[in-house]
Amino acid sequence: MNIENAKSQMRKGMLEYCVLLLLKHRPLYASDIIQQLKNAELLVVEGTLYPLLTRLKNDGLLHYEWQESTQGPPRKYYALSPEGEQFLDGLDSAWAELSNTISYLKNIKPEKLETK
Amino acid sequence: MNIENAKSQMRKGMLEYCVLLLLKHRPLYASDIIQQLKNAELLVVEGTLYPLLTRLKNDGLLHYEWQESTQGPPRKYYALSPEGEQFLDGLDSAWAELSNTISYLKNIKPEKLETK
DNA sequence: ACTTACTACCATGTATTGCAAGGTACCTTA
DNA sequence: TAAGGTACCTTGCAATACATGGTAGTAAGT
Repeated sequence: MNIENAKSQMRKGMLEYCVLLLLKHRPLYASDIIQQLKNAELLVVEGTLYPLLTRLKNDGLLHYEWQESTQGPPRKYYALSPEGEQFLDGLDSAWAELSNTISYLKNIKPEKLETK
Repeated sequence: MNIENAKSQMRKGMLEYCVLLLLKHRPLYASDIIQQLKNAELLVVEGTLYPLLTRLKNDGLLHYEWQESTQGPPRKYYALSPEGEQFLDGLDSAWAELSNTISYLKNIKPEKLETK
């Protein structure tokens, strides 16, 4: 048990949210996403991201378009589908709830813990 | 793919944090914990909590004492060990980081997404 | 005393997901 | 033609939430 593992576990489900948040504004391809998440201090590797993108696409939350690159091989640009936007709204709520829960638990005072 | 599953995935690793936050103030037994989490609108079932408590105990983050109950069978009251308190500090940092990350991603404006 | 209900404990199996490791194909450049 | 970089993807493993079911002690009703 170490703190790195705990952080990794905290990330579960959050990555999905983070990727959808990024794609809300404009289409991105995998390396873009990794770079943007890195800017947000969330380190993600390819082996994590590609299966995630494929899953989101198979669930109809994303779609993609091949696009030529001026340098290097063509890229898959992913974008939100209407279902994806709806799902993102749901995740926004879920995040808000979770955030409230933690905030509540962090601010519990001992005297509030009376047995019922 | 549904929103309930997503919420469940978001919870991964968070539950550990929530339980440690609760035990920070005073010892609790399983039903107490479930009740307190319910107050915080975080629904947890026995099948989730017991293995979690056992795991935290095996990792030396918690210890427990049997305590007689005025009604019903005796209870295991769990409390934080010194290592547990230290670990909780680490989780506090991890939560703060994650919270900042999401906050950052939520507030990205389209014009900030220039390609590098 | 016996049965029923309740409380508290625990174990097993499944699905999901993050990640390490490795692999393929295309483009550019020397 | 060879080498390096970029972008795509797959496989196998580990961790965890949860459904389900099981054990044991206590209390209460008949």
